[in-house]
Amino acid sequence: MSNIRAVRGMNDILPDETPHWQHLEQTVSRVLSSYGYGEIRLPLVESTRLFKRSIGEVTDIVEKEMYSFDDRNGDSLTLRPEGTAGCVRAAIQQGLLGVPQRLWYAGPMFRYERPQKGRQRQFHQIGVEAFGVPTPDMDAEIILLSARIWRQLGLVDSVALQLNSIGSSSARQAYRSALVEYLQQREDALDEDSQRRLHSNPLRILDSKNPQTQALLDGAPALADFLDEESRDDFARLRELLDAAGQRYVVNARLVRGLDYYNKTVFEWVTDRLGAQGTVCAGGRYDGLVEQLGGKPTPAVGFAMGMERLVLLLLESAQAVPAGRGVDAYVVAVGEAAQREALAAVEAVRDKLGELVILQHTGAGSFKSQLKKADKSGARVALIWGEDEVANGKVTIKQLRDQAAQVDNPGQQTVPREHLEATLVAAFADRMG
RNA sequence: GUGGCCGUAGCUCAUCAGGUAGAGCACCGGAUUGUGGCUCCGGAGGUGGCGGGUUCGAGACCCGUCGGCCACCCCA
Repeated sequence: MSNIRAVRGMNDILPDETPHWQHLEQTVSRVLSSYGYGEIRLPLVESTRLFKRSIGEVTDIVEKEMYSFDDRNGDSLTLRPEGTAGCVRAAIQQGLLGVPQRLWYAGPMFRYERPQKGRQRQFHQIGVEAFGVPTPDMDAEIILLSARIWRQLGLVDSVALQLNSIGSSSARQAYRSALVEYLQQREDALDEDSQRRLHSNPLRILDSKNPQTQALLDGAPALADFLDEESRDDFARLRELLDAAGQRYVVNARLVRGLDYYNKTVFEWVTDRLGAQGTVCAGGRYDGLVEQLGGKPTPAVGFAMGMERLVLLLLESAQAVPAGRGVDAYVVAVGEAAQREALAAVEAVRDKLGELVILQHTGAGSFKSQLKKADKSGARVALIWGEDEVANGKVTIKQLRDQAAQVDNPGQQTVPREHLEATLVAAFADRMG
């Protein structure tokens, strides 16, 4: 087709699916405000420099996945590939960091990757960031907060928490050397990708999917043995807090994160129900980032969840989302005079009974075809204006759903127009707040 | 960037040793002059992703290209 299509990896979210999105967004935002987090709305576009500095120059995201372009001033701008950098930038710029600060944001992110299940080029995240608290009770807070979200969504049985500590950056550097040394001696046993990572990002070899590589890692030095004392203590404390709160988790010693700014605690919520992209939510501590971006040293923890993946998981887990209200009434009006009457009358009804969902028939259509549409719409009643009604100043209310009513009587009543509101109030007594 | 599978009506799919396409659903109309759901009848809708090649003839075979899905990589 030569028609214009959506850009690859940038998907439309259709009315069929938006109820799931809304349910997800509403649930998350409700939980977040109950923990005192405030929403912040951030630009989709930031200076390219911001992402290079925060995410790390040699990460895949920065090297090959960013949508970057020069604006008319010649400044290099980038569609945000993740949210933390922009949030930190805003927090610094707007002077939000004098006191502990709890923030969240939602919106699209952009990464130039090959689309697959649970991964597109424009995807949506909800990010949560807590600034100014160095102690692991804050790590515990955001983990427990995320767990609460899964519970409210009915997803507890679909996800599992993985936890690790990657320590301070100096501890990590020491470990990196040890790991590289160990692996270099066995380089020919490594898969091709891992050989490459040996030079670019050796820690990522730890979560390689290659079984041979994983076997090789069994004998490798362990990250845990290289942790600095503070990281070790904080991690122990975090586990204590989670245990006390009854939060289950598994320590995954090979869990590392792709972005450079993380330190100490890292965690992921994973599922086995989404194919290859099993991470549904991930985050960790990033104590150095604020300072690195020009702010006063400020510890921070945060995470982001992938909305597309969570929506998939809701569908996969057959988690019912609250049904929409549906159509209450469908207005059938035949002829110009009737249409004029109906339009005005229904506007008056909306003034009084604003919560009713009323579908007005528009366009042409015989009596019969209009009723057919009324039925298809799922409306409970049809409001009918025909010649007779117009002539007598009346309107017919016809029941379309109530089977019992239709057995004993025609299932419809014709009332004076000024009784329409009262009749509707009675008919929808069960649905009116 | 790499690999596998796929690309026929709005949707889900079929057909075929290669002889210029069909079903179900949806849509429109009729069977009832003002009454839907069920049923019946009829209708509209496809340059078979696009381009090239083989052939008397291709949606079916070959090549290319674009697109989709899944996986690798990477990540939420």
